Amino acid sequence: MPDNSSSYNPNETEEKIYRLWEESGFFNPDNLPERHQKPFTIIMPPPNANGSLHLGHALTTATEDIMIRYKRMRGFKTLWLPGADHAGFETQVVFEKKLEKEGSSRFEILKQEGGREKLYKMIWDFTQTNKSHMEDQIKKLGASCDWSREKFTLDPNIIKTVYQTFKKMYDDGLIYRASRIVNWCPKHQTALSDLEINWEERNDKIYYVKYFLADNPKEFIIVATTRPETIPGDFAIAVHPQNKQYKNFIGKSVTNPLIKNRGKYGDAIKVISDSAVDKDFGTGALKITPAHDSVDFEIGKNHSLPLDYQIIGWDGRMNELTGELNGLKILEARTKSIEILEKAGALEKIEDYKHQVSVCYKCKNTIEPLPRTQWFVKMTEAPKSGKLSLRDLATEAVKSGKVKFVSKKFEKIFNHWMKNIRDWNISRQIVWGIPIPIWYCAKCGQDILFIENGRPDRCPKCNNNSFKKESDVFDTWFSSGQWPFATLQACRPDDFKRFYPTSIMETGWDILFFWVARMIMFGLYVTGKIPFEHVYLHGLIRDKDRQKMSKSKNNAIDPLGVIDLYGTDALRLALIIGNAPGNDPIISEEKIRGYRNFANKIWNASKFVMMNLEDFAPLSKPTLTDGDKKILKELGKFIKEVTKDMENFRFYAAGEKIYHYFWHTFADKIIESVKPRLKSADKNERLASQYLLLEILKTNLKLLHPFMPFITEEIYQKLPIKEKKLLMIEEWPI
RNA sequence: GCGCGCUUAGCUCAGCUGGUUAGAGCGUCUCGUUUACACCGAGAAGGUCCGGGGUUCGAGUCCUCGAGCGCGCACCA
Repeated sequence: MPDNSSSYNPNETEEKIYRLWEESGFFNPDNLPERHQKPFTIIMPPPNANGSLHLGHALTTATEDIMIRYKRMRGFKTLWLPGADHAGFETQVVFEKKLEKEGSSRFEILKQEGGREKLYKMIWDFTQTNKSHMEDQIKKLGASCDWSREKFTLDPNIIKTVYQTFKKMYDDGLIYRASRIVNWCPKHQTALSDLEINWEERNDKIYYVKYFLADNPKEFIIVATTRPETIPGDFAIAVHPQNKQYKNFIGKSVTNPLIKNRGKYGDAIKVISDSAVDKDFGTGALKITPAHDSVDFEIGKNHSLPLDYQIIGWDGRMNELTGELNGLKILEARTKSIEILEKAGALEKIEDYKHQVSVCYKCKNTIEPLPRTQWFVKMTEAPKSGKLSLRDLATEAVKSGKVKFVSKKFEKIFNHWMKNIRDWNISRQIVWGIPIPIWYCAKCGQDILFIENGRPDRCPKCNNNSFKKESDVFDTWFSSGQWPFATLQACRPDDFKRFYPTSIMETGWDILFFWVARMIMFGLYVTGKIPFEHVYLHGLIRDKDRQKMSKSKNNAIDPLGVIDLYGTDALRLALIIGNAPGNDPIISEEKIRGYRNFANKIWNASKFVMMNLEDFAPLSKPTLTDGDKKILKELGKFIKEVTKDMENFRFYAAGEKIYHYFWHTFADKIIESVKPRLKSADKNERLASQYLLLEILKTNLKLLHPFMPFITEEIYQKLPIKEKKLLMIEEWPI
């Protein structure tokens, strides 16, 4: 070693080493030497281009880089394809927060002339800046990915693929447009998929409301409801067919206790019977407000009730159909409606009630179920061209073992979710995303799928030539679900053929349904092949108190901060060791510091070896003692164990074994035992011990390289070995 | 309601198909200025493997019941 400092300084070496790797060109599989033939591919989960990287990204990067570096050393043609995600809704939410801080809002900008385009451009610029920061951060983490193949989810050729898929599905009958009750977030003013809502337990009230018979106001039926403000939208009271108490009411009409004169819709609320009603819940009678509840919508459909009588606006306020409630926010309207009911003598009682309420997963505001015409994907019906539905394609692939989950528990969770899956709403009422390529005939309303530039010529139905473009964009997961084949098809001509199906999809378990499940469905549906052979799901990083790390909780460890303090290698090891796949790891600064100490140990032990190697120039292999042979034999055994762990995705175990061997066997025992021999007068004795030290050090650097790429490469480059390559492409020592 | 998982040393976790005195890191304690390293070395203490029952020659590991904790899915007003 050139310097005599007693501690390793990662900051000096990491940048230099990364440049060395990049310049070698070996991140690109096309440049790898002859021995690298069999492909090994990982498509990097593209980080959202709306912020900076957190420890979760560092974990993703470390895990995937370990796999890639290991396989590269084992002679595979390794492709690790990086990317960035425009992350539709998420990015728009982040950007809107930024606008709010600046005293503006999305709605402010959309009001302006050309506002939509202007907002899109602002978010575009925002993501491009973030994207380039993120690339630098991924490099700092040591990722040996092929930057020449990097993709962005809004690249034109990615969008092209997404449109082709949409067309295929449309023609295949998997895409339909329908009015349904959707999960509407009044703050963000967009519909959300079932996955984008959370359920929160709330302590609310349940109100028992009397509905009086129209022709006999002395008699009434009592309904328990948590949402009295929706009464103006009631069109029926449903009771179970076997309900005894209200049997005689069926077929009769009751009056709306909150509002009169609904115009053409009439004021009648009919008492109907429907088996969807739970006869043991509440009073056994359910008020039916078709436009504001999905159960009611279904019952309403079956009984031919008006489905579109919407009394709450997109902004979450009561509209003009609600009389005195008009203009009020939901909760205000609830209070007001109770006052009115009370005055009218229609309120029986109020009880405390604990229940689950759906909220927007981003802003936590209560989701408003509202009817809206949206584009959906059929999940459980087979396409015209095939036998299996998207759901069945995916579950079959998993069941048959074509797609393997590294952690079996996720396979169970996957199957359970698939069993209950419903059609997927892919329409989003936001600007940031890929536009849904549909035009509507201005005359007859026919929807026309058109994926070229420009617009359709003529309406195929009525021959009219003026159109209105669909303003909704795709759910971002509709495009990212196609990521493995979309990226490879958008690279070099042969890439798809060479690298698809990919080897492993490695990502956090929190996006198992959002992303992994969809990729399996899309992959099989579009290409006929699985998108990846293995699914490796890592856990979500927690702090010491088991809290999920987040900026808002102020408990997040900034990866760049700890890299500056302790080095990337130390961070990577801290993220990997003690972290079995699927468990949520707890990361503390102390842990990272511990592995910084290890890096220092490696540095000093290596320094010691090299200090004693200055006169090492054996003409032939020195004669080894029995003790030496035993040590080398054990080393061989150790290599086998580590390799087995690597093959079985037990990186936490492999890392720990190497740590332990290097420190407590090599440094503490072997080096110590060899010290006197290094000073021996017997030349062979000296050569033998030098040989031993160099062999073990070399081997350890190789085994450690996937985990701690920087320090191992730095030391390897200093070793007095002839024909030396980059450690990155050396052979794994087995 | 349906489903999944966890419970092993003070803390964070390993323990793969059941097999010798149950492991690691951090922390704690004692000793040590031996020139690779104090971001160190030598050594030590510390566990009824959540509880009951069962299968077995043998169980932390398999089965079963229970307790506690966590999580996912779900249109009970």
